Amino acid sequence: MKKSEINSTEIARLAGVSRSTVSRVINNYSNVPAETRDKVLKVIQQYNYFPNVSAQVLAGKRARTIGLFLINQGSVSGDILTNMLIVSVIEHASAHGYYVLTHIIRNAKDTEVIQNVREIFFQRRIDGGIFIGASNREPFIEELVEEGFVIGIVDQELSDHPEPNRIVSKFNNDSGMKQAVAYLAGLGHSQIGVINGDMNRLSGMTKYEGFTTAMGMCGLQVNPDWVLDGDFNETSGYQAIQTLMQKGVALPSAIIAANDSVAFGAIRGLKEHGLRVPDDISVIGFDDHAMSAKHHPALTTIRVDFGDMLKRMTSYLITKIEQNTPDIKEITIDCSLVVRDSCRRI
Amino acid sequence: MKKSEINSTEIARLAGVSRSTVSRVINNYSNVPAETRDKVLKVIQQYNYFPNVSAQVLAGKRARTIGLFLINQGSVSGDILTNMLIVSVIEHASAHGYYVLTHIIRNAKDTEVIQNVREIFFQRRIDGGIFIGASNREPFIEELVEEGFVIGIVDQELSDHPEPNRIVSKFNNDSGMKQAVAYLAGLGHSQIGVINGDMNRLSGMTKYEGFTTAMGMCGLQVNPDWVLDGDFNETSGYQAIQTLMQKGVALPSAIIAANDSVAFGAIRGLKEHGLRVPDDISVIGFDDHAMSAKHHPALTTIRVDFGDMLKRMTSYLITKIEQNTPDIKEITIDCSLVVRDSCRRI
DNA sequence: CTGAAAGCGCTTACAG
DNA sequence: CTGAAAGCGCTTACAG
Repeated sequence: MKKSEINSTEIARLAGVSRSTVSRVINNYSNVPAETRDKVLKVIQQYNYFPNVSAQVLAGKRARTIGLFLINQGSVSGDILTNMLIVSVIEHASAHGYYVLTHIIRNAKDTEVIQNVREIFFQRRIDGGIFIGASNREPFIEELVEEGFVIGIVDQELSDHPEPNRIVSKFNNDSGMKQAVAYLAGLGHSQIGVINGDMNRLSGMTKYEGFTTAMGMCGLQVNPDWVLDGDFNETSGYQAIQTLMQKGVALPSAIIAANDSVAFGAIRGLKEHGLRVPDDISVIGFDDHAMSAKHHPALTTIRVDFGDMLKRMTSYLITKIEQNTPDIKEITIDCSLVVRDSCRRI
Repeated sequence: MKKSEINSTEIARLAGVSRSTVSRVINNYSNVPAETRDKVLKVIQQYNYFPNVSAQVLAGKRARTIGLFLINQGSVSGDILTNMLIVSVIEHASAHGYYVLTHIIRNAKDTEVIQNVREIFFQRRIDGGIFIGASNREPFIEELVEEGFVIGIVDQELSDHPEPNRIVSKFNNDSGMKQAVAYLAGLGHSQIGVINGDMNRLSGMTKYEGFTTAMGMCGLQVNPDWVLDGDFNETSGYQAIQTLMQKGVALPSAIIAANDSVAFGAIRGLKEHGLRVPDDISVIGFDDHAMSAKHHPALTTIRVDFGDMLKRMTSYLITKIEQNTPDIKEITIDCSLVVRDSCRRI
């Protein structure tokens, strides 16, 4: 048995009906009598026939494929979180009968790379796409939205004039930062530093803003010496500590990192300088990365449910593709403190 | 500017040529004068035109998409290795101008799941597919090979009668096990146990066979009490230790685990029983998982280059798709010992 | 060098 | 309830 080249004409002939009827059976038209349907179905199964998807799409059906675009400058392959995101989208799309074309964008500024992404949409390979890791209001994504494609963007918020083909999701970083600061304040910390994420991304900005707001609400001063740059990667946490040490200033008693990877890097840096966590300095992360519980010390962090976010994002995207509803979709997910061993009372 | 509905007829009209010529330009036919080409290209760019991929495929072009099928009973989302595999395939496919449709198979025995996989091929969504994690000679994959689809299978070997549309890859587990046993023997171990992987998979079988062979070559006895069942997952390593302890027999001085996840589980189990690694018992893994260097103790293991394997698999697959060469492709990759801290001299 | 035309395998008004 | 026919947007022999 070789690659079956069977098509609807053949099925029609074998079942003694017209191609129209075969198509009606495949597409579950109601006006096909059970008897005819069964007859056709039997032939379809017997000959292992599946309609050619290109022909279906060309004739007006959907591709039933969504694009998943991961934007990341280098850490894509090493991150367990990335894997969770991919798997989450694939499995939820699959549950809706959709397939996922995953694409990795190493450099969102490279015009060739951008052109390639646009091609995927314009070629009609996909019915819509989800972007993860993009800078806030990334221009090429904005263009795709303007073109009318159905686009889901993680870590983004709606503008004043939201388009119905844009779906957006974010975490309540404000709430997360408030919890982190409140917890540290409760432990007696007043000298709290922060290692920021990528400030071009919404979560980078909102986490920092949340931090300053929360500090204010707890009546604490933000010491500029303790506000350190970072980019959400482990290395940047390590670097931030190097920078802090080189300043030769007094150290904070606690540090909040923009995410757990940054926290890992920071702890590594602190250890190298002979500082113990949490004995000498407390560290709190953000995300509750899969590694955080296994880390030494186990990392206190703000848990965030990426799986749930992507699940909802995927569902909304597919609903939007299929029904093209005019309603505006914005997903906001709360986050919550997980206390482990990386902070101490002073 | 809304979703551009421009097509080749429109481009032809705007450029003052026929659709044939537009198509020739797009497909780089040599018989188009530079002047005509430039004229057409200009219009194409100006109007942001990309040919509809469904129409192209229907007219005989390739979909330029490969399927990536991950078979796994539960550990897909939690494994950093899985992510590396996915990313490796995507990036190498991308380098060849191909896209990747990733699909997760939780249960390879579920007929509905299998039907869904077959559909992906028969619908002509993909030009070929790569399977990772399949049982040896998984029937539904064998069928797809018989149907003539271009299929790459990881952790599999060629049969006596190899089909030209089958590409197969494996690690030299024999060599790996020899290195592991030789290293332990060199440290003075003679009482060596093993925790097996999934014996339905080729690597499960060959690792165990390699172990017994290597033991024989070092003049060591395989003690059946120390041959433990596992399935490549962390939990199975933990369980194996429970089982071993319940036997109430003498313990081996060293254990070789079918992979690093199993080793992690085993070490966790040993710790719970108050045994220290490597002080009380040595453990050696297989794979050099991304976590192994960071583990406590840092895991001595057999390194295996999955990235290289998938890169080559992806390249071969695409070459095979494009040229349909009759040559047989089998990839075998060697592996090598990485000494860290989980084994001690006795 | 280039255009007209057939054909890829479907779906879906249209007509009966 | 069902078939004949048009049409989706391309590619590619074919003819000139």
